[in-house]
Amino acid sequence: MTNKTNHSILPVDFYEQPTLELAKSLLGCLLVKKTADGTASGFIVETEAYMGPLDRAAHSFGNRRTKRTEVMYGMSGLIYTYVMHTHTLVNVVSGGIDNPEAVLIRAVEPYSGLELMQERRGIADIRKWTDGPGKLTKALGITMEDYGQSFTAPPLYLAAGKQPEHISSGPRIGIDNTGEAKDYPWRFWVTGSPYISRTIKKRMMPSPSK
DNA sequence: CCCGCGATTTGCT
DNA sequence: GCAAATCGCGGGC
Repeated sequence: MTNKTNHSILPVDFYEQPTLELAKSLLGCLLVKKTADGTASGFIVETEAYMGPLDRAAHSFGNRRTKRTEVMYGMSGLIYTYVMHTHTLVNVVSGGIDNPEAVLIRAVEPYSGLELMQERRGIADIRKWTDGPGKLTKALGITMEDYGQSFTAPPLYLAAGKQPEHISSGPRIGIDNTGEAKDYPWRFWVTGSPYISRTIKKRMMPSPSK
């Protein structure tokens, strides 16, 4: 019953660092969601940075301002949820007021509320519960109702976790634009974690004879 | 294990 | 009407 570890909620100034730094700092932090069914949480093991108006892959590219992207123009530390096909994705607003940057949470390592997560996911393999941005929101119970709230207070909040031993970086996933930023290493993950969304793809493979 | 395809919500052209 | 910051399934190797 007692929770031995101190997982205190991260203060608002935690979010007031450059977005690329924040994307790395978020690794190891504990993402917690409280619902009527119970509480579930996991340590963040993979993130991606979206660098605002100049980033072709960002929803806020060119300062596009719509009902959906509005929260990105607000203060750092707000929750930006977004629906992709049948899945909800969750981001941490960054960059400060009127600087619409964000960090996508791509994968977490299940920590508490394991039974609840398994029930929500419906599969046995714990490695597949939260190893993708759409999967972790389902496992934790994150929905569009969290849009515009703050990560500094329940029901959805971030708390201090554990320090990753080593961080890796690489190109973002699922981005197929021709912008100059497409190859920038703006994806970050905990090196060696079995819970990241995709294993590192070898890119130096000799092309098959053709 | 790796690849390709369809599902389905949202907002913009 | 179309494309998208994805997922799960089925088939081939």
